[in-house]
Amino acid sequence: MSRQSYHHGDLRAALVAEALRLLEKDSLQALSLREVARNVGVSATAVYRHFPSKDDLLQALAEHGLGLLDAQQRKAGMRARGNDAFAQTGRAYVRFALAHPNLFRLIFIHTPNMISPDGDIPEDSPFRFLEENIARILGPGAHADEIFVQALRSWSLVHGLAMLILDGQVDRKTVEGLIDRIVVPGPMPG
Amino acid sequence: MSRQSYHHGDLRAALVAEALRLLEKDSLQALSLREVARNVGVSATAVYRHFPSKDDLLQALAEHGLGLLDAQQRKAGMRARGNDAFAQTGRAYVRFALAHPNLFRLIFIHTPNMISPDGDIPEDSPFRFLEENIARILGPGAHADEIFVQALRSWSLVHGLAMLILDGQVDRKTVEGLIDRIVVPGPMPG
DNA sequence: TGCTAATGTTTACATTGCTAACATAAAGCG
DNA sequence: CGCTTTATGTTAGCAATGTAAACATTAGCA
Repeated sequence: MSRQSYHHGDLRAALVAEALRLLEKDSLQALSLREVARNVGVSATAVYRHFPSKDDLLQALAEHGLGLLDAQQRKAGMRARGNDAFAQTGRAYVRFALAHPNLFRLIFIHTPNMISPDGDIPEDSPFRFLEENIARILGPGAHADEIFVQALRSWSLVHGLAMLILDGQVDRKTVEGLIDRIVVPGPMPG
Repeated sequence: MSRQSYHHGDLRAALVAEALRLLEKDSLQALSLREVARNVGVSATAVYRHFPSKDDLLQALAEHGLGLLDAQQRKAGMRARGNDAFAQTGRAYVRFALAHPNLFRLIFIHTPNMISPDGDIPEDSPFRFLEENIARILGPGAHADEIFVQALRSWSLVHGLAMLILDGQVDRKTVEGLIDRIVVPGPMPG
């Protein structure tokens, strides 16, 4: 399809791409349907042919982001063996959050996953990947229950750290050098 | 001051109270200046006599919330001794998040604390309280650096868990029974 | 070729945060 | 007391947003 034609060709993909681009520069609250449409060169309401509401566009972005995060964690895990590989995936999680703060936030606002010990977990989900890693570390004798708890604790740790940094609760520059010591626990009080 | 008078009496406090009330029912994004004003029975622009912008109102709410959180954590810490007291504060943190999800979120969006190992930390801040507890547990020989890392790790753990539950990433009912096992770490892989 | 469904456009509306101009009441002062 | 100043309200209006309704254009298939 040529430019300037009435029909766009692949508007849906263009909208997602432009929205992702905007998210790299500005916050989620600043992301407006109308601006996305404007930048793509289409009327505001054209968006509604591809997404029933703004929320559905955001959900598409979230899914895209979740795939990116999962890919980067798996890649990071490849670069080492055993426990160190596991730590690498944790670092990758935090690094992704710092590299794409708005997309990272979006993922968790617009992806109801509802993970539970006995529920189905999507194939390409970070939590699935995490549980597989924990299971390998704990060995074949580990109860599913124990795996779940350990996995959720690890997830909470990196997720909390990422969030606290993104929200400006801890000084980013300071903490960046400490990520390893925080993510890879030594002896723990309590 | 009687009702129906031109001047309200204590509009600022009334606005904060109504906004807090709305936050218990609806999300932060759904909170509008105009609705707060409407419910208080005052014109929308009256708000601007007390808060330069919506963001400043939100900041006032965040400060209120932070005080509440701090108080509940300290109270929880009183109910036990030693390591168990510490665990209680962690539980209180998560419980607060679950009890006041929108206020909890607001706190971290609108409170730039910028905590660092050598920076000043406000007196009534949860992190200050946390560091004091960690310092007590680690004993007098502990380096400030080590205290900071342990404190930040603990904070990340409870904060991440709270956030993951609030964002619907893990099934709430399931996890509520596991909070203790997650917050109080046993032996850890990695 | 012509019909139909898919895809865009223009208009319009209610809601929002916020500014500017004006109104009222409270506080201070002679 | 009366008068002025200042704090605190109000009304009107603006630009931006998400979205619904009605209309326009084109693609794809009979």
